[in-house]
Amino acid sequence: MKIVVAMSGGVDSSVAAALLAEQGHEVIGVSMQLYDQSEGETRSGQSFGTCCTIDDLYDARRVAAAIGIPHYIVNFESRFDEQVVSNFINEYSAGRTPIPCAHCNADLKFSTLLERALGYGAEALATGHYARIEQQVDGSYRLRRGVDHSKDQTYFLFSLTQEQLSRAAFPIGHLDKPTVRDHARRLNLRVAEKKDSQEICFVPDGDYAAFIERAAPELRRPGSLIDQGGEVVGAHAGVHRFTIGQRKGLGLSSRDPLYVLEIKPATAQVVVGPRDALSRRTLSASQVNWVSGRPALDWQPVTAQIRHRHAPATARVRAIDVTRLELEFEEPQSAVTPGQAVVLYEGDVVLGGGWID
RNA sequence: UGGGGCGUGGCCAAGCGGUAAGGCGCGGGUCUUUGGAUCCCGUAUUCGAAGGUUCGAAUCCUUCCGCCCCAA
Repeated sequence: MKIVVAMSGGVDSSVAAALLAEQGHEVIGVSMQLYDQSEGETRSGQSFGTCCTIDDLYDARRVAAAIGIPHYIVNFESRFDEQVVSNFINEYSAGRTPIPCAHCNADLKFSTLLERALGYGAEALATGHYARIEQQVDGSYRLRRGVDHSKDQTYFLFSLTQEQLSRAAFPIGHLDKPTVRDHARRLNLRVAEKKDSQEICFVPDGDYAAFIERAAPELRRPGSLIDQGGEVVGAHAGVHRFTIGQRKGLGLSSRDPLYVLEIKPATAQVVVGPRDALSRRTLSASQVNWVSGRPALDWQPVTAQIRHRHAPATARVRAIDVTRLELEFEEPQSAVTPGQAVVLYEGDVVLGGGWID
C-alpha cells in the first residue's frame, strides 16, 4: 500500500521506512521542518536537538535516497510554534511541566502530518515509535507497548484515538533497539550508529529555561523560595525554572536535600521541602483520552505511569466525566506533577490517559 | 574591653598532636525522544591572621583581627 513515513533523520524512523520499502510498499518519506534553522547553523558544528535540525533533515534525505524512496520536507514551523512551542511556554508560565513530545505526536504528527499524508493518497502514516497497533476481531484498534519495553514510547502516544490508530503504523514496534540497529547496518544506512536522541528537540543546548526567557521575556519574574511553613528561604529567577520534585538548581543548602513541592505562579512562590513530602496517593487528570473510546469502569484496576520511564504503578481509576478521571495508587508515588501525563495500562495495552491537574 | 562562647571549602559541620570525615550546594557523567528524580565521579596542600613550642599542629602557647551571648 501507499504509506508515508515520518522521517526524523534518526535510526528508528529510517529503519521503519526501509523495512516498509523492503516489504514492497509504496513509501514516501516526509520530514517536518519545525523551526527556523538559521539559529542552529550559527552554532558552528554543534549538533543539537533530536530531530529536524538541518543535519537531521539531511540525514533523512540521504537515507531516503539510499533506500530509493521519494522524500519531501514539509514546513511546519508555524504549526509547530502554535501547537507545541506555545503550549510549552504557557504551561511553564502556569507553573506546570509540559511534555512537548506528546503534543507533537497528537497535535502535529497524527493530525496535520497525517492529513497531509492522506492528501498524498497514502493510506497510513508510519513513524519510528516503539509501539504496536493491533486490530481486534471487532475491527477496533489496540495500542500496545513496543516489544522493547526499555524503549517503549506509548507514554507519548496515549491520546491517539481509534480514528488516528486506524491510519497509523509503527513498523519497528515489534523489534528491539539492537535489532533495529542491526537492520540499519544490514541496509547500510548512514545513521546506523547515530546516537539515540533525547532532550527537547527545539531547545538548542538543553537550557530550556533560557529558551523560554528568549521567547517570553515577561516570564523572567523573580520570586521567593519558601518552606512548608511559608518562611522565605531563598530567591529564584522565575517559576518556569522549576518542576515538582526538582532538587538541583535551588541553590539552597540544608541538612538534607530539598525538593520542589509546589509551584504558585500567581505569587511567583516555589515551595520546597523534604523528599518524603512529595508522596501522593491520588491524582486527577483532564483532557482524558480512552483509546478504545469507552471510559474505564468505576475504579477499574490498572497500572499507571506518571512520567516517561516511570515504573508502572498499580492503581484504580474512574472516569469523573467524559474528559476527566481520578486515580488512586496502591502505593503513594513521588512527585505527581501537573502538566505531565498519567497513562493507564492493562498489561502492555494502553487504555488511555490524561493530563495531570 | 566584667564574664562566657566561637571563627575549618559557597553553606552546615567532624576533627582536639600525627599529617583535613560527612551532609547540603555546585560541576561533570550515567539514564532518557518531556521536565524532574535516581545512580556514579569530582569539589580545602589547607583549617581567621601572625608568631612560637614540637620530628610533626586545624589540634598546645602568645598576640592580633572578627563575630556572638550574658552582665552593664
